[in-house]
Amino acid sequence: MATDSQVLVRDWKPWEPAVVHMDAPPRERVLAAASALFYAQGIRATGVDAIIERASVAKATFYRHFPAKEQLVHDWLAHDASQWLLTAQTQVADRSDDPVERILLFFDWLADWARRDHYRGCLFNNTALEVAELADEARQLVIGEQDRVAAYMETQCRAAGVKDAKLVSQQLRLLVAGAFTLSVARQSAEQMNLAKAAARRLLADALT
Amino acid sequence: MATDSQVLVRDWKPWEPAVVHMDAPPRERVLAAASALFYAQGIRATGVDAIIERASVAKATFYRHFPAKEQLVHDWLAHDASQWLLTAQTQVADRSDDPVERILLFFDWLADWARRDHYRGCLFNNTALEVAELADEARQLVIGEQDRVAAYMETQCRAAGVKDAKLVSQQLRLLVAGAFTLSVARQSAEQMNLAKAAARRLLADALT
DNA sequence: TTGAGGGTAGACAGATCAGTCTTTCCTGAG
DNA sequence: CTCAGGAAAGACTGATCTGTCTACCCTCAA
Repeated sequence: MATDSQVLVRDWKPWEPAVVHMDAPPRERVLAAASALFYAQGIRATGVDAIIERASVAKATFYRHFPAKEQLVHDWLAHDASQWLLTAQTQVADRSDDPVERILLFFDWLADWARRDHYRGCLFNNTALEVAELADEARQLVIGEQDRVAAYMETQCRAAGVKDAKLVSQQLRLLVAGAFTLSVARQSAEQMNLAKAAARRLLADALT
Repeated sequence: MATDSQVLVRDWKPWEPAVVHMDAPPRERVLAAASALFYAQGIRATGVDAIIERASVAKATFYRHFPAKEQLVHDWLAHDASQWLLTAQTQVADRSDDPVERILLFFDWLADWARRDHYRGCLFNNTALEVAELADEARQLVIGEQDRVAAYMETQCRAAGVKDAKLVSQQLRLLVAGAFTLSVARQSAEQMNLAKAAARRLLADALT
């Protein structure tokens, strides 16, 4: 199962909305449908009716697995957590062993994503920005995702021998988040390349 | 009138939701009410009924001035455009004449903002991230606002003698956007200070 | 065979939403 | 004074939303 999920992670891309396999159990069909709709339209804009229709699930079944829509949002965040990040890490690691180069390739990977149609940025940050009254547990999942990005950067920084790896990795995360945000309205990969250039400067600085 | 608006700008702070003056004309009351509610709750979460109640305006009056809610969103973005940015620029300019120091003070100003209760980040980016089907004109207003931040940074960079002022200012904007985004879920000013440190590094680099 | 449990299909309730319309009031121009 | 028009108050429509409930089907285990 560990290897299976590895294979899946290697192939999964965030711009290909999760396919809803009709033979999968209802709960997973709901999560897959919600994942696609929440990301594409936002949470408030996605009705339960649309989810159950896409999942081919009866309403009673939906509410048997998720006592309320809020629970689905929570489980979705927990379920999709780091899917994109694991994919990015895996694909970047396939292309280079050098930690600095991996960080730069990470921004290239984001640029590939941002170039796609219907690019909508980071689903975690979007959720925190959209839902003002987000439950504390869900907010912690968002923060956890942000921290996972920083942790990845920190791992690479340490491998590269960066001094102040903690500080630099948090600054790299700022660039990632900023590029995520700006790219949505602009619908281009330009900001990812700018972030990459800024990351290169910060890394060069921290390596001398 | 120019001086009046100057005075207003100097005093206005984004964490103090626009007061709805009951003697103001209905259209302005609606815009002030919408400004507070849209920012605090998001656009989809704010109903027309809530807006007209806060604005003390009749429903027919609302629809006389705004043929649809979408028009109100557009006029709100156009109306509030750069209010916070003008305020920040003015208050930063009051504290220092040095362009580099102004950029750093700009991040301090953002940190003051982020420390407030109910901090919700940048209303322009939030709108673009929340409303997936945002009208093109409104999307242009968001992009225009993003560009105004970069333009401010570029002005300061040029005054400081930064080489590649255009590039550096866009990277500074990335830090601003990233700090805006990350700060919402985390509800702290930490990211603003990290962005400030990163900005200091990028500027030091570009000045040697 | 029987019965429990999970599934489907869809009606239904109650709330809320955007937007229309009617009625009444008030003010300011002629 | 008159009357046109902006505004207030609120009923109303039709759509949509979350969540409940009923009725029926199927499967699997006792």
